[in-house]
Amino acid sequence: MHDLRMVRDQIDALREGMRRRGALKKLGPLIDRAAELDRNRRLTIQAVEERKAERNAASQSVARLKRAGENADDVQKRSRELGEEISRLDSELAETEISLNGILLELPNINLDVVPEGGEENNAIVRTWGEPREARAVKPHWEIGEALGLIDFQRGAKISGSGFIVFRSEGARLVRALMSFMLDLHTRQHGYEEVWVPIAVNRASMTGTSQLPKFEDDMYRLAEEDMFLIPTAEVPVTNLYRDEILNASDLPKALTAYSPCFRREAGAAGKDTRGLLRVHQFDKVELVRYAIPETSNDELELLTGHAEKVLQLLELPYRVVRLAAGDTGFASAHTYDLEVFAPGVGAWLEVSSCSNFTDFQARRAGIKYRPVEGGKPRFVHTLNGSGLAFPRIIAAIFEHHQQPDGSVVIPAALRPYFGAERLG
RNA sequence: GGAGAGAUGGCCGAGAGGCUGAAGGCACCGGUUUGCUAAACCGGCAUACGUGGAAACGCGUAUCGAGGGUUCGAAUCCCUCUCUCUCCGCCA
Repeated sequence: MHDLRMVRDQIDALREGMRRRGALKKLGPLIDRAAELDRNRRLTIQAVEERKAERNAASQSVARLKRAGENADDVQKRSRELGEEISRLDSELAETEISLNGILLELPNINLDVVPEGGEENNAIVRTWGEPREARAVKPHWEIGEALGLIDFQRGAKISGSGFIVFRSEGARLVRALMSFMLDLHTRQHGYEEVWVPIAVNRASMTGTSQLPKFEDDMYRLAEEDMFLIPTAEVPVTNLYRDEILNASDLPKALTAYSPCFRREAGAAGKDTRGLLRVHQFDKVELVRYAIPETSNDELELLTGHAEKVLQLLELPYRVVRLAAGDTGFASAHTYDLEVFAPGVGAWLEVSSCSNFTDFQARRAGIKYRPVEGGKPRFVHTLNGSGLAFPRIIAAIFEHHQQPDGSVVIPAALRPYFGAERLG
């Protein structure tokens, strides 16, 4: 969410930000409407507060008069009239603020200057690591998974539905190995605190990290409780400090969490439906950092490096892509996607999206810090990225580390966790 | 699920319609004193919005779990909800 002052004092910058995302046509009128609502809001506030001040003074004189044993009927009458005006103006104000807030919640973050404007076609490859293996004679991961008895797609669909899968035997063990491997790496080598969090969260949390109000249809909702299954551990982990003020000495704060993630993928029907590329439930180890504004750019590089380290240790070739403005997520100011090459499907698969949200989520979620002892609190900057998402990593391992005989070599770094050198 | 108790500033805790943005204590910050440390003493110490100001800061409004109500006036009375604790039941 943007500071209301953006609408007031920097409306051109706001408009420019939307233009760079290619969203000005759609959001420009909303911005104008917000500016108008802001003017109304301030006029109404002035009117209502004037009357409240007068009423407060009147109540004081009632108290004085009564103590002196004098008649206060006139003052009480005036005060009652003021009260009626106040409740009228208050509800007018509430309406204005609801509309205004509704618009603010719909405006995406403004991208940093390094981010190319425009859509996906302007995404820029920043660097690549490793050699993509030739696709010839490499089976896609779903064939390997089924041939080796590691993934059971049919029964996943039977017990839940399409897009739900079952890992079994060494496949299930591989999931568990990845979990421990990634968490150990980030806690022991990269300095993250491990957290274990709820995977069903309330509306306020979903709003804090910007999944709501815009993306309600993409999530599984528990109707009775009005709760949501998380699409990423970003939600509970970032909301850990919602409505709190941190000390400067707490920053940067680095948290990592394993969690299952749930996505309805509404509107993605027919896209990447085979295998592990797009499933409704998957596992992920998430990295979240809270930083002071001055260092958040560096923090993004650091966090991206931590996610990259996982791919390097898994010996999987990947590239780092700086997303163009129109392709960055709603809340993000700057995003690097990590894409791993999967020769079986012949595609670069997004396995992590590392983003600097600047103060956008922090303002929504009310996460502040005190720069100096006794100083005024400021909003923190929040960052996160997957480190990493399991299914596509598994797909990449199956395909990239596949041997001519159809077996799969487990990367050395994972062997202590997996307990064997190969699958099949 | 049933019965009861509770929610006040960073923390503890008073307050029971007006004199309370909120006593007192702790913590924290600044100062005085002091071989050092500690102690003692003095002072400071919430957030948001609006408004004036270059700024320091001033003024106004709101905030005692959340929302509604009663009243000229609510931390205080009433209603609803949320959360915490205790006991009972059920249960991995």
